[in-house]
Amino acid sequence: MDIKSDQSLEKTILEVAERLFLEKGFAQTSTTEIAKEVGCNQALVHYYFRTKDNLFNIIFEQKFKDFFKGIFEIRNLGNLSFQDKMKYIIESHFDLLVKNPKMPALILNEISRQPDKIKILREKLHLLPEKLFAELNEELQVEIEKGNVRKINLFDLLVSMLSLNIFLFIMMPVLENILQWNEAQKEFMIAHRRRENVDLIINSIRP
Amino acid sequence: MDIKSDQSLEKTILEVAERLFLEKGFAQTSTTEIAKEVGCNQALVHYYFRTKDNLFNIIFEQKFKDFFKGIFEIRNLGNLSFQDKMKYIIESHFDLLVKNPKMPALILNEISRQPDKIKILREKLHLLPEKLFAELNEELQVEIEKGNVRKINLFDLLVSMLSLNIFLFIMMPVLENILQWNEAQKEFMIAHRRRENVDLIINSIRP
DNA sequence: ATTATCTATAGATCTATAGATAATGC
DNA sequence: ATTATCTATAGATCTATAGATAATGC
Repeated sequence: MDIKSDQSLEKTILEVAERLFLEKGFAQTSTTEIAKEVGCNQALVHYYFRTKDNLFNIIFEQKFKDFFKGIFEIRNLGNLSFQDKMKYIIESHFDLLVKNPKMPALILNEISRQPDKIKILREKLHLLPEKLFAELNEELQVEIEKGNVRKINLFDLLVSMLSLNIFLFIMMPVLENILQWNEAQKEFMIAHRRRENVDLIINSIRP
Repeated sequence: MDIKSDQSLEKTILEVAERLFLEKGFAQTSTTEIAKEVGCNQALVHYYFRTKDNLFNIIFEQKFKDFFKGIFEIRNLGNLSFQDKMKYIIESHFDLLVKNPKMPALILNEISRQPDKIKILREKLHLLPEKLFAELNEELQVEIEKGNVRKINLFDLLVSMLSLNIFLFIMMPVLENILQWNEAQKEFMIAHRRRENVDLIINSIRP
């Protein structure tokens, strides 16, 4: 009963379920627990969403789309240098993670639960970024020839970016706990690593 | 009954349990399933190990110690340059992951299951590496003053190393599935990223 | 005799549904 | 009348244990 009671229970169930699924994953969250936190009985969760699987999928697909939308919308970086484009992309990706800090863990979790589902996600994924990749790669080759950037591979660079950005958020619960950080220290570290990840990549591609 | 039957069932249970816990985590592995794969009845798992929790802890603590032992044993890098020391540490850490590719996911899983247990792990952790860190940091400061390395922070450098190395292995099931890699492609990518992670770090610290 | 292994089962979940009752919209 | 909410319960796990039986070590 922790939610304001002027909205529909259906919506409250969605909100509570989203929070619990993100916190603990699919298997560790029961419809009984969702109902308890909502303040209704467990049958109601099934009345609105039929199955736990269905409830999860509704939430997951929505979050998944939102999660990638930002990155896919990157366009028109026309007049920036290659370095500044990379900086912008790294920061955009990082900011997406700040807004959805628990999504990487949830996605990894979901993938190990239902490997087949990846094929569907995959289709949704490679719609837009291929064009961005091609453009960026073309420009990178020019910069390498000009001698402005050392000889590197764009795919490798993007894997490195993903590693640096995502791993911070996967590690965050561990760091919070092991190093006993409070909220301020956590925010400081996030802001710090945002700069650091950019610096590392940008410095590493110097000729 | 997939295991040669000339060894004790107790040992077979340990082996099967280790494999299943690493594959699917604690919650997703039942003692019923362990018994089925061993080819004995489920009561026997409890006869030897009493509780599922106990069985898991025996396996986890052993794996955990082995997992960090390698890194903690790094010593006597005396006559190498700072760059070569970093290279050696990155590669050692990477090789540890090659030998234990599923450990990062398991540790993360375990931490979210039992956050309190981290305090115990923490104690086991900061025994040895503090000395290595201090030595390396001293040397780094000298190199920075000499102008051989750009001004950076050792802690940040190590976080970057951990991110680059560990995230590859956390992502591996995803990449295998999404990009449909076979064993050879997977090994190629692992060898490739081993070099790439070193290159990225070493190139990024140039003055 | 002791240890290993099995059968059977209690007790705790958990998901999903059937069927009763309360609330709401015409 | 229809929709929302509740109670109750079936059926599927799963963990852990009690008690019977088989195997092994003196």
